[in-house]
Amino acid sequence: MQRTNFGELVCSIARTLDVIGEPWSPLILRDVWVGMRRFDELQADLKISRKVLTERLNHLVDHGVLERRPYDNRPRYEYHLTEKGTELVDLLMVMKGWGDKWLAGEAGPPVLYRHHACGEIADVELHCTHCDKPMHATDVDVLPGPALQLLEAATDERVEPQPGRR
Amino acid sequence: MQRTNFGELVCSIARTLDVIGEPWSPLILRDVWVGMRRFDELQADLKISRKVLTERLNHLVDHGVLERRPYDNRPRYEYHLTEKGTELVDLLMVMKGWGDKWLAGEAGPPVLYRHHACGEIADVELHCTHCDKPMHATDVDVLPGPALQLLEAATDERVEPQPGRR
DNA sequence: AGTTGGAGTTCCGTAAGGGAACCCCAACTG
DNA sequence: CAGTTGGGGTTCCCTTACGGAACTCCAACT
Repeated sequence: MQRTNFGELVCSIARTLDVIGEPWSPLILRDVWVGMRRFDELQADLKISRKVLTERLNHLVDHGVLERRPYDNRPRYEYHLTEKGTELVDLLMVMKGWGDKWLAGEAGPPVLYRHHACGEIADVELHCTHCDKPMHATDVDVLPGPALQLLEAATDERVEPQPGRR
Repeated sequence: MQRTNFGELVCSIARTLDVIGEPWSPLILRDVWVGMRRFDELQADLKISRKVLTERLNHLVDHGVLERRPYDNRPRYEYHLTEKGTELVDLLMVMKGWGDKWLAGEAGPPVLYRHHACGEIADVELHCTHCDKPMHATDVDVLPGPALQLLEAATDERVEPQPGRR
């Protein structure tokens, strides 16, 4: 087996990593989010190898996170976030918060978010979609969901036929 | 320059990636979070190369995300999340939500979260730390923060000495 | 006709991941 | 007390992927 394919694991984290887990992908997303849309612009900002930038952009376009839009009648393209990609930015915002808290040091945060709804500088916090209260790692039980239950049922069937095993 | 070091960029996203951006790291974190603590257990679950697992565990320990605890009087260790690591799990929870929504397909989510506070199956959503309303990619302006302002001031000083440039 | 500029491609050298075998050492086992 | 077991790594080799720099393509200026 060559380099592992996270996309095939039955795990939403692994599948998400399959889309943006490769080196540079989150930073490309960040740049596109804040308005850098063109190949050379991205390349100059990130100082990424052009080869890898090409690969990453294609990958992100293939997965529906970015969309390629012509911006001229000659073959020139801009990259824009799709809805799927825009929702991925949630992830970046959480990374930003964690990095600010644990890694920024004396100098403080490199960037700030101003929330349109209240006009204040703020960060994101995770809340429960059901009761709206904060919801973090230690506030939940992790239970098998439908996809895992299906898998387990399939496994049981294959195990059933040989009883007498204890 | 060899492989790029994200940690040196003035960007909390890049710095966070420096800690958990390498392949496998988020999945290792996930496993430790749900209670897998030992080398062989992680290796068997992830089918990761032992070499890389060693490297990743050391990296995560070095960065204070995991802590290595002896669990026997012979040299045996378990890996536990630190507070810093526990807060990183926020990221995994957001990934899980995105993966569930955009990649899970027919079979539905592999796992579910039950929120202790309300007892219900739920997911996370991002809210503003200031006004508590939802806060996503399109709800904010991104502004330069203290660390970037420092950088800009330093750059200006270096540019000032040659006026006449317009 | 010649240059420019955006958007890639190609090529090469090095570094990182995969796999499997090997090692160390404290505790059991007979 | 020699031999086995098992957790937790190391070592080695091979292949793939990244970094960097040069090259290509092609539509528009000049």
